[in-house]
Amino acid sequence: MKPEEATKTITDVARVAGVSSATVSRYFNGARVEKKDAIEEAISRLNYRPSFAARSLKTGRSGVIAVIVPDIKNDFFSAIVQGAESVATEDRMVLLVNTGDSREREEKALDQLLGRVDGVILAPLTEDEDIPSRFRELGLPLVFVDRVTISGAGVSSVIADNTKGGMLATNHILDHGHSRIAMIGGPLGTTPGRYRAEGFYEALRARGVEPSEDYFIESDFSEEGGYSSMEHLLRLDTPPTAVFTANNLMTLGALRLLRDLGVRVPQEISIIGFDDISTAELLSPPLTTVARNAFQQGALAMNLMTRLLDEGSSAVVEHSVVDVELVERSSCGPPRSDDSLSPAPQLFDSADAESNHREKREK
Amino acid sequence: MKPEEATKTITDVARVAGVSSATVSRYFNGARVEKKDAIEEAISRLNYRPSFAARSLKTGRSGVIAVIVPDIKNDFFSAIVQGAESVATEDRMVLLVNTGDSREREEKALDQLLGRVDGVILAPLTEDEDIPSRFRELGLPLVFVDRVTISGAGVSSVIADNTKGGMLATNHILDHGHSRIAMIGGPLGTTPGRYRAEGFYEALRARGVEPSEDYFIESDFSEEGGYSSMEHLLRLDTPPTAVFTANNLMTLGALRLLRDLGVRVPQEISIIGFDDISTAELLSPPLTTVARNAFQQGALAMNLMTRLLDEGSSAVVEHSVVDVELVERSSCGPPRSDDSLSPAPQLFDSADAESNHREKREK
DNA sequence: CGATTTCATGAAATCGATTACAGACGGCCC
DNA sequence: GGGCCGTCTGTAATCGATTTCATGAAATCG
Repeated sequence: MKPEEATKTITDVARVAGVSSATVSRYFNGARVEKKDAIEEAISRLNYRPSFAARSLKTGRSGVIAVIVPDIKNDFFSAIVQGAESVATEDRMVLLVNTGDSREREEKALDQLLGRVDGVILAPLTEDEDIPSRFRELGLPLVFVDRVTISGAGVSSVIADNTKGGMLATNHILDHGHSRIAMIGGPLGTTPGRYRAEGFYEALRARGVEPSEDYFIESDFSEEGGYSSMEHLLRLDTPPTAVFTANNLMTLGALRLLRDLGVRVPQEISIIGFDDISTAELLSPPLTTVARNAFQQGALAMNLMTRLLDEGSSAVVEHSVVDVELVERSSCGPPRSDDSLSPAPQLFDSADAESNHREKREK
Repeated sequence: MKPEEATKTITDVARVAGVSSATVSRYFNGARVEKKDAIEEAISRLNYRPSFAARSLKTGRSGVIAVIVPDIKNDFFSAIVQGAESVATEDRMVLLVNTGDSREREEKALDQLLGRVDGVILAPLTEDEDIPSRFRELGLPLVFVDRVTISGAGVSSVIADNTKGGMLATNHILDHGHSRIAMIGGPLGTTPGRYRAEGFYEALRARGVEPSEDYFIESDFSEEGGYSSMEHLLRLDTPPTAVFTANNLMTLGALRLLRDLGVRVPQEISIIGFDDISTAELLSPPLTTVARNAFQQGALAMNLMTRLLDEGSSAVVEHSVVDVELVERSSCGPPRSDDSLSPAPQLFDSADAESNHREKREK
């Protein structure tokens, strides 16, 4: 009752079909074969599955492309992944690795992956030259998403039009009549951090608004960062009347602080974010953001990878840029008309607000 | 200038270190070795990396565990993944596959994975016996998350306490004084769909509330399903005053409809969801839900897998259940006091609401 | 001190596929 | 009919690691 105990090999198939193993192999690789029917019959009768390991040992290819992202819970990255999957060719599978924003785990993943995948699409945590050079040494195709290395050259990448996005956001606020505009930015050492800030300053200058040093905070793209940065801004002697938060997580953090403090948006402060959030329209208030097509960004990355793989990895180095657009909902309004622009002191001093606030942080 | 052109093999290392390849292999597998230093030196000098394919061909193990989920954008599934990753042992890596809610892609993924991974943690789309039996044939460890097969036996699984969750939600609404309570449920053919509905009915009966047939809709766990089901409920002659939506996506869909129609929550209708949403507290209104610890659920699944792998796959068949709890925010209130319980006709008849509505659907 | 056990080692077989090579066969052309 | 070409085939080498087995050296024991 246990005739198919052991796993079947290509040789078993060959024997049953009355051909040599070479012929079966050729059948699998699409060559025309005389006893096609007999082979197919044997395969299904034995329930044979080719050994991935053996094939990959011999050919040197694995048919797997890794997509490495820092945080799969972030809508942006999951959209990237879906985009990449959507255009992956039939014969290649997508392996998704989540590094949980940890440099160490990114390192480990890279280490384990090198040698078992044919290419890597990476949304890197840092932008040092280390990673690209390792890939070059191994001749392994690499495509960066969302970030490029300092030198920029050498590695293909797909990024968003960050500068334009920063300008779009800033102009939108300016259009509402604000002049005291702050930005909670990402690390300036990163591509999106740098260029979004650049767009911000550029838009300000173009309208003749003098940027204040107090009104730019270099944060870290995290929800906690957005929370504390917003708190910092509100504590200023002259707090801003509008804030541009440079990614979705920081936007959420900022909104959370405002909610904890009971500051109404957009009546008391206007908020515009970068990168959409799936629940943006259901938030209170529905959030105005600069959105990009992250799905498309992932798809472009995979297309680039496919070409790298099919045309030889020495092929192209190419940088794609996906467009950004303003999606206007209702978190931006005119600046407060009354001139009590600093927050009511009780916002910070009342035991109620404080405890509410603390409670949130400790969660 | 190209001394390390070709990839190095274990034999190269052996030669440089002055030992045999067998010894180097033993070194890698933790055996005590005389010339340890020389080997390590050779490895780093040659920049050697073991061939994954060769090793896996010989040992029959790959050191990879696949986690297959239907929709990585769903907070619930990404939490599962993170939980699983958090307890994965050092020497095993987690491969994440997203099937995009497509039965076909699930099939394909399974097909490609069988033979190249050591075990699969699966959040299945359907609950037929087909999948478990295929795994059994191959002797490949399988752990189900969130769903169990009809027969239930035979496959280890980690599910939530769905019945309790359904009761918790229903009781919470009852406590607010509602009696016209509806449920937008998931497919009754699935574990979570079935048991959450069971909890709903049980709680109703326990309080002596007669369940109305009109007040249960079997939907599909999707946002669109939640949207149209809520619409259906509002069109009833006597619409419910409170609705329990059986998963996060349907909750979002329902909220979206209410927002499109301008129905205020909880003043005009109370909503309670199942499964948390990362932005739940920022929604308008902050959403009351029955939450479970999805992270822990993923962790339990991986622990089960680890044991299956380490103690022989013929080991245990075990079913874990994670607890659920009510997290109360503010989407539930008392039923409308005025007795105009059917929706104001203009909600449906005014061109404004209609067009608003249509616009959303077509997006 | 001789006998026995322990231990690290190298040679060689092995995992299951792919593929270079050469042979067999049939068809086609002149 | 002979030569040539194209197609399909089987044999055997090969990919890079692991692992069995035998061996010699060292350690242990009575």
